[in-house]
Amino acid sequence: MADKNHSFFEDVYEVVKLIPQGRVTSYGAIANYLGSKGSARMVGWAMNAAHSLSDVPAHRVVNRIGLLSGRHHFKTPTQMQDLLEVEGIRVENDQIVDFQKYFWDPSQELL
DNA sequence: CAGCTGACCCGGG
DNA sequence: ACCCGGGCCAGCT
Repeated sequence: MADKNHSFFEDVYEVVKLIPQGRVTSYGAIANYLGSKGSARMVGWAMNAAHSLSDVPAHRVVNRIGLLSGRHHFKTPTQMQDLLEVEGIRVENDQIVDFQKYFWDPSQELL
């Protein structure tokens, strides 16, 4: 990770790729894991750039309260919700049901 | 070239 | 308990 060949964006992608199916995490959790706690916004920006990469499941990244804040950036506004529901995660009114239950913290579970 | 914005988060009043 | 302001940093106007 200290490798300069890997940019902050690349590191974000690596973490997002490791999110298990049927689990979700938050922008802040990723930023915190990478050591840039205050750079949660950049994680969002990274997702925007990652949108072209099929390897990066951006739909598994939501904000700290489990709200689908980035749904408008997908091809269709319902794409993000659909993908999550396919993985067994219920979404009501752009809010993940039982968010804590599905939350996956990289610094906690990824060691 | 300078300033604003944003798929955010935390702490203070 | 709610509301507000500051910080973060790349990209765009």
